Amino acid sequence: MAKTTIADVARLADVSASSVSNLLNGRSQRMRPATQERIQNAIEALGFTPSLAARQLKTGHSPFIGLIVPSVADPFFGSFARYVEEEASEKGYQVLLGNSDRNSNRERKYAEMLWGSGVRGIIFGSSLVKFDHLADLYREGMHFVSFYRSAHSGAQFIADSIGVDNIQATRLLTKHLLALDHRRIGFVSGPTDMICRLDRLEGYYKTLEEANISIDKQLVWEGANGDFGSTSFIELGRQGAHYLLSLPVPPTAIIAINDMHAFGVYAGARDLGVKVPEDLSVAGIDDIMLSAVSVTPLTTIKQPIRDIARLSVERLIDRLENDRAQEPVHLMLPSSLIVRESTSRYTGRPAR
Amino acid sequence: MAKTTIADVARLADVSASSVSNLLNGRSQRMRPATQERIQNAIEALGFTPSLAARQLKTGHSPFIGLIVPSVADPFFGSFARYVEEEASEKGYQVLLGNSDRNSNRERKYAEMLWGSGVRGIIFGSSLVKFDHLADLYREGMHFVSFYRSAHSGAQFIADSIGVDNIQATRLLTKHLLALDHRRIGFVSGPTDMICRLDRLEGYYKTLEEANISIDKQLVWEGANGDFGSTSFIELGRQGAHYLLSLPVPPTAIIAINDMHAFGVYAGARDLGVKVPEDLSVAGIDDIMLSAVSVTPLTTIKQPIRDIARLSVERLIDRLENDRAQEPVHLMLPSSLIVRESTSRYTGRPAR
DNA sequence: TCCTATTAGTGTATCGATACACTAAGCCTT
DNA sequence: AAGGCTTAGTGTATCGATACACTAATAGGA
Repeated sequence: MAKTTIADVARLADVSASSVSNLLNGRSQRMRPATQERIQNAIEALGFTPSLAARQLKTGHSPFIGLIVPSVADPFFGSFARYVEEEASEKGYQVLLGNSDRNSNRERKYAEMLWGSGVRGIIFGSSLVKFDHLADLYREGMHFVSFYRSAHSGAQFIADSIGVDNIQATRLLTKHLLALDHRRIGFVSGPTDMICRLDRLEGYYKTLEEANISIDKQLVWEGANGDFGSTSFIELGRQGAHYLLSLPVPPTAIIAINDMHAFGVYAGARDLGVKVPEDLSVAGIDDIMLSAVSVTPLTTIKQPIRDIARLSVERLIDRLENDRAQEPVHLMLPSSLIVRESTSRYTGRPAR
Repeated sequence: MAKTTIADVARLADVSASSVSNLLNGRSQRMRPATQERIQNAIEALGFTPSLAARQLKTGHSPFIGLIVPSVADPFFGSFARYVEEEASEKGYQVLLGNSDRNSNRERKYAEMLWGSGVRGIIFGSSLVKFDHLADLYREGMHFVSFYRSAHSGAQFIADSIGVDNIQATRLLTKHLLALDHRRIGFVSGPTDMICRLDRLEGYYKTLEEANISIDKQLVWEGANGDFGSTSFIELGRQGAHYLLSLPVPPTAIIAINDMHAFGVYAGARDLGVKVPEDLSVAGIDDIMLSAVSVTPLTTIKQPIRDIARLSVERLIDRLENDRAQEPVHLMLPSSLIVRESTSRYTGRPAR
């Protein structure tokens, strides 16, 4: 309960706090092995872990990095977050997570909170076209790395970026579809101001031009304006498919800005009785795990995950801020059966 | 660059640091509105944000909570993480993320790191049967909340838990399948020692017993032992389906321990030419977003997301630890086209 | 007018680790 | 034996915000 400090260790090992600190920070050249061992033993005996707050206060830096993604609920960013965390952890850093919903105000708010927490570096899982809302922090000394190129003319500063060539990505897809003789190729994305969307759209346009196919702007669905952040990619893809497939001359193939949009296009096509791939070819970008498997809408049990998350946080904060003398709480929320198409009546036919 | 401190604000507002602190912490009853305003203005003029390190050092607590999930790359835990972060953020807490791969050593290591960072509360996205590896930290004062019940006889301590009734969940599914006249119902899970798995299995067993169906242990696939953590749920589901569908008398329906496993069962069935739902009914638990949509294996562009994550972290840490005088780096990694079944040759048939 | 209460703040020690300048002791060299 | 060098540490101020005890100034009451 009472945390052990460097002074406790020093006392037990009969050295000064400075020496403990020196050992802790690898400045042990000037120290007899016997002393080192005494200190080491004392540390273990007391189960001492240095206070990062004190260390940070003195040194000015923390072992945290920020990670801001649109939403970690999106499988693509979930995977990204996982790998970032894994790498960071190996290098001794811990990851502070933030979901921005691609909203620049939220990005900024997060970045400022992180700055106040002593974080001096942030990885962005996606890049808004403009980074200017972060320029102040950049000037103060914050470091940024972004997924995808964040350079644009007139930017106040340029952050590091790492990603794939998005123009190339849609070029590959468009060529693939052209090679399959498709000539009316639609494009579905959300209404975003992400760099990657612009590049992907550009790759699509350029490749069509090179193939001497006139561009029909009708075939590009960019979503309705408004609260994009809270609409899921699947829903956007579905809306896009509804729109494109209802055109007088609908496309025979659709490129979705990413796999989640593509799944939404599936759903939209399904709604209208359009079969993939017989009647409509669909392609995405990302290769998230589920893209590799075939999925019939699944009969399942829905867990009230959002409520569980909320209650967990409330519970924890209550514990943190109040006494722990309370009895442990065990909540059971109702789950519900959702019957979809993956289950059907037994017909007597064997599975194999 | 040079951070502004509470003293700078105090100087500008011509008050003492104590007064600034008092305002900051809502102890402003005893303060003239005019003074409050002067301080407020000074704070804004200087763009002051209090150092959390200093605050934490003094108060002893940090505005961080830990979140440890098996893998945030799993869509279910991704969603969970998103909601946890959202809730926490609203309440002024930031979330430190850790992926445990269900390994108790990693859980412990994370929890200790978090303790050292001043974190006093952790939410677990899933519960190992035993929490004993965390008992030391619990004794020191760490708080735990876990998804699903974590109580078990002989546990050294009992944490709060929040989740659904897992026995009830599989009971619903089993009853659903029984109502569809299935009598050979398989069960697929990974080889884990999670509480939720035991409960789910129990619900399945009990419901079968109540229906007077003798239990065939062959129909329960619990995976091979070994490095479970690194095998994806989809892969486990696939292996389970291969095994169950190769039995002399295969099941006509399969309950998967969660939706990702269910998608793996789809893939396994597909491998063997078994059609869902005609030849095999499949049901899962969780209702992740993709469960609602129909998915033919998707032609897509694969992004080297893991490399990108790694390089991003390396880049950021390099920036943090070395000078920022270096030029910005913009890396472009190759992406690759993966042709699956969602695209096909144009036949002249209109989409609608 | 004197005494007490209230208002509106202030002064200072403190949290725990670290950086840096310092020193005591031993050894070597001339 | 004196001086210098090396080894093996130590002492102390410091990072920035906060808690708590303190006070100066004014107001109110008898």
